[in-house]
Amino acid sequence: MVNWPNRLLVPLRHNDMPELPEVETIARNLQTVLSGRIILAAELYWERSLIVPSPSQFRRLVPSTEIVSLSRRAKYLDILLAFPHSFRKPTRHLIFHLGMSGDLLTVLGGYQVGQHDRLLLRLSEDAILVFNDPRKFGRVWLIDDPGVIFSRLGPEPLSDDFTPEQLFSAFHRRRRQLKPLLLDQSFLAGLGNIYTDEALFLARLHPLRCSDTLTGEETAQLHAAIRQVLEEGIAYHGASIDWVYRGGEFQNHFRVYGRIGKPCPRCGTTIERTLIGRRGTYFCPLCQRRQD
DNA sequence: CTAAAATCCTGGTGGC
DNA sequence: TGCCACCAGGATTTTA
Repeated sequence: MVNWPNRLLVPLRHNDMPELPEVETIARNLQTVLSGRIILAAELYWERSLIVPSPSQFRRLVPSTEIVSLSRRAKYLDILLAFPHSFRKPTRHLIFHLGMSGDLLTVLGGYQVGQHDRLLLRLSEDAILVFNDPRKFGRVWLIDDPGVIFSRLGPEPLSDDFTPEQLFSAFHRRRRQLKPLLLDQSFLAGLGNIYTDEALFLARLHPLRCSDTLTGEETAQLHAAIRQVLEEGIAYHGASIDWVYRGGEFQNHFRVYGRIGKPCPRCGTTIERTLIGRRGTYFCPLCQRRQD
């Protein structure tokens, strides 16, 4: 038997604003720790985190289920549960969206419930899964069919469905500014504020550029840039910013995000920040000149 | 169709 | 030092 450290099974904490790479990191870390464990009890400390079913149904349904596997779709964490004693429905999905400040951590042994803990699952072998979410934007579902949530989402950026041709066609079916469009989860699923700015910088495109003016060449570069920044993010185990300690390293490799007043890594021009929608947007005014 | 605004939240920040 | 208005930010909903 492994001699676990006293508290944390997964010592990593993750970042604010979990985007695709951060959720991917969480899914990979939790997979080995949680798979095969039985959920013994659910403790809900902020009922509005739970979208469906009702809190009482949730507390009744979850105990005795087994955690089969974890996966990620866009920014959602999908935990497959098996109901060993159910004849009608052998599996269900426990789905988390971490919102802006949500985090999942696992603890072994005694645990003092924290100020921002919203949901706590007691697991077999004295393990605990904690959903901590200071800003309460995170959401939890327990549902039979995850398609209810996932069917609204656009393509997965790292999947084969996402191609330069598909992106070009989608860009030209609409007439929208690039940044809000890339943040639209029904257009492309998984990008958030950080990775959108980083991808637009790599592709040398202005965030307000109108989508239907992109050439095939520009679209191909943006497609490659999106994949590159997401893959980098995953390789660095996500990004860690703000006041909470987290485990990722990608924040040390941002090219523009949060780098207002600092030199562009490509041309040395001072990075600027502007507001688009309600999002802080960082870009290089020289590399990313408007061209429409 | 697109877009802007409002909504939900709290910890951090800046002004005084 | 304390108080407080203000703000970020993902996704959804409402309004234009």
